[in-house]
Amino acid sequence: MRPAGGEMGAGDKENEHSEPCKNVLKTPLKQVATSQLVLTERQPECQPLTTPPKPKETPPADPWTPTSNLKMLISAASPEIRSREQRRQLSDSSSEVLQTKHCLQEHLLADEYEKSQPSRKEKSLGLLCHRFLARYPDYPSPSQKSYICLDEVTEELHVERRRIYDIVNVLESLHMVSRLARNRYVWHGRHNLPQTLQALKKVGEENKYIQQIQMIKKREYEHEFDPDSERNEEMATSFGSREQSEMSFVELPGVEFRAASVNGRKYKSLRVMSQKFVMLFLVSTPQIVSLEVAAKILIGEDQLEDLDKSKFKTKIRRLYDIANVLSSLKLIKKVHVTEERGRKPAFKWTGPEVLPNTQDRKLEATSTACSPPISESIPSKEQCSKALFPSKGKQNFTRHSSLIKLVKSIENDRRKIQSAPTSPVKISASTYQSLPVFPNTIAQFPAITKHQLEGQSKTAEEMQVKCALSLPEAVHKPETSQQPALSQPLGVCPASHSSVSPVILPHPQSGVSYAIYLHPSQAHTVTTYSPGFMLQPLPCANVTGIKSNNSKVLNKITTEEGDTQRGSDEPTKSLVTEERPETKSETSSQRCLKRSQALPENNLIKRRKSDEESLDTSLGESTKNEKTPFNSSQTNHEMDSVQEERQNETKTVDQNVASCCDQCTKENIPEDEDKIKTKQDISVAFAIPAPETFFPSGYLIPLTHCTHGNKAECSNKEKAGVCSVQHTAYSSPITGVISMPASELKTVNIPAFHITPLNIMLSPNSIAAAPVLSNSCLNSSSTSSAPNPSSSALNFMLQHIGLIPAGVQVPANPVLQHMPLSSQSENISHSSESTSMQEGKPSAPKEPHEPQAVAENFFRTPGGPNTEPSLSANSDGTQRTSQGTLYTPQRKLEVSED
DNA sequence: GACTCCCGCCAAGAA
DNA sequence: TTCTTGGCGGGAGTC
Repeated sequence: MRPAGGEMGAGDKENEHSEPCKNVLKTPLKQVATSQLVLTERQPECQPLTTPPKPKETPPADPWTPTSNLKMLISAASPEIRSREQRRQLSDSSSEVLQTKHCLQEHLLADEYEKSQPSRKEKSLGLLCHRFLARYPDYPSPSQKSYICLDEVTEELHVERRRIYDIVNVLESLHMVSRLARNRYVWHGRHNLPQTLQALKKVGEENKYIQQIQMIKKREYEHEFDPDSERNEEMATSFGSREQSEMSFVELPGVEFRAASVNGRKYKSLRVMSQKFVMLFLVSTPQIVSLEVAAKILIGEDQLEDLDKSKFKTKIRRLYDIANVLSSLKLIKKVHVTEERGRKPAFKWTGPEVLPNTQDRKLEATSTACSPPISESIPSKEQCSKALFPSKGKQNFTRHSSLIKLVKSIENDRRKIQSAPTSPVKISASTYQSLPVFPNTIAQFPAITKHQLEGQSKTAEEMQVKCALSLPEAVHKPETSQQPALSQPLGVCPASHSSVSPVILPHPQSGVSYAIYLHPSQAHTVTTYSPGFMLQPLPCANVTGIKSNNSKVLNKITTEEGDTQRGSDEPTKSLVTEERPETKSETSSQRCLKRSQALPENNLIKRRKSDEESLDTSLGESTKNEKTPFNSSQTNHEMDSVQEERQNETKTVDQNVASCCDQCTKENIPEDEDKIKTKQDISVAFAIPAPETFFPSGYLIPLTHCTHGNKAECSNKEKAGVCSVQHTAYSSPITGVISMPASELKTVNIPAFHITPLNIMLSPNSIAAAPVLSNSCLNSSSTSSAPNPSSSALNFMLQHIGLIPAGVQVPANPVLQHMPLSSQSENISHSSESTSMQEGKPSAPKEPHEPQAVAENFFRTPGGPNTEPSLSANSDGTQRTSQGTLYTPQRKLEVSED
């Protein structure tokens, strides 16, 4: 029931719809909380004065000047004052005395007004939103619809209509309200929020926002070395524009979107911007997004050519508007990210954790149970997805459909391969080669596949489990790892690489910590950069990083950075477990990496091709020894076992581990017995000379980002996965990516991944994994000469997707195999300016082909295969290219909450 | 001086 | 044609 203040205004045009308005609910508690404000707002009820629906009703006889505006406000604030003003105007006799008097009066009033008028802050959109929200319950009873009459609201809140639109638009983007008609909205509260967030996350992943973010970061990073790379940044920004420019408002099934201008200005609509903004948080890890990056991405989606400062400023303004509302909803929190270039405003996601896929079911259940009519019907995940793009979003789905076909074809290939006696290694290698290059695109496949699989799933929970895992992997050998995945932090590190020191870093948002294995010689570097860094010696060596569930220590570090972790939820997990008894041979790692989500921010890994030599040396025999079970067969197994996994949710962790082991052991290596051995072998095989590996600052290489929910599984996979170093000092502002010089990260042992589409991934996050995978894959496959059916399939896919031009084949180049993913990509593609610039090496401008170019740039190593200069790590952590370009660890990231 | 973001003009679009 | 929406950017307040 509406509060007294909620009575419909007499003059409200919408009163015609008075009936619904009567049902408007208010949250008593909230009202109390905001009692003052609310009360203040409700005064107008008794006042003759009501906020005119239209500005024109205001009586500005005078030109709109600050003074006149003030007068108006004053008069609006008090009928008496207004009367006085009127009288004064009427008695326009305007004698000097009178005028002086009036002036004094005005000044006095102005002073009073200013004093009474709290401050600009109190008029902020955020506060207004608070007041607005106070009117309605977070979770309105389904039986009682709450309607919102804009006229009424504007009247009661005593604000301009325009402001209400801003609020409503953002709320609409979250499906907290929906438009019924002119001036009329329905209040849904937060019932739909989980679904919406999930949907947004999904869409965000599909739109590769994380890639865009990373790309922008990368460009920024490059700028530090070469200001001329501005162009590249623009290009990077435009990357997503093509694909996403068409992105429309994301709808939820059952929630009809009736925005008046939905078909017109929707692309620039605040609600669409709001959704995109939210998506950035949902796909980022940590979930911190700077305004700058968000603006760039949003601009990029509009028009690249318009990327002028005014446009940028405008976007920033809008983002502030949105951020204020989101802040009021407690979905985000303003923070500041401090990096070398200064302190940047950013926002941190403080809303509910969104577990991709998994929540679908939960949400469905929830909505079914208590949901308002709107949320009631949440069909299957697929339906939901489709519903997301009812109109313009169709494109995405269209593309997906094609991808699905591709995936199927690929699966067929795998099956064939599986049945065939071909060496898995070979297959995987080729497959991986392609992956690194076009991780983004590929990432879509898994999602699709996943979709299909999900559709097959019978139980919702199973679905959830799977979704949570994000990458369904066949668990053939469950028992191998006894430890719960969660409790087991890391993948197995090859003993051979024991020399490598793992650095554990907290993963703020996910609550999962990352461990980076550094070469002892480099460990000091890390510590030097960030004292907060925690180095933990782990038996595993070459593994680039291991992701572990957070530890308090890690959390602490993160917290210090200002980036609070949610990880607290998983306190039990031991960081140090790092080393899993079970070896996670490459297989494990690969699996971890596979998870698209697992590697959220690895996308920008840069590597030098010059490392080949080192690789050859290091890999040498190891490569041969390495029997990465990367076959398609495994992939198939995974696919096939998806259901099984779902059923065995509780056993997921173990299974995952087992599966990893299984893969590894397919090589005839007994898991238990050979765990260590496997590790060693693998590590050796994949080991890449630290100096050669280069990671651009700002990018983390999480072992496995077991995104949302899959931590358990991830942990298993993490063993082999690359870790991102989340170094407080070096994280990038936006997503918290940590920038580190490759030298610090010495990567390496990244076991081969399964290229199963599923593994590849569902989220942009997966992209990060790609590079890592590629390495391992390459390594494993490098020695093999067997034909690679998967390779052809991938090429086909890539071509189909448009990542590579028709006729172009991603070669199973032995060299590439030894190369880091990024390097491979370069090999396939042309080196980009950025790359050359980074290295300080002048290179012929390479035309950035879209999207290939983007992809290339994205994963480009500091130097292309051809141009890569050799890097040498300095004691200080900086690296120097052969050309003399100095790479320094960058972006000290400090996140401070305001 | 940079950051925030309020404010309201005015055009697009709906009724 | 009227009225609702909301894009947009000036510029004031705040830091």
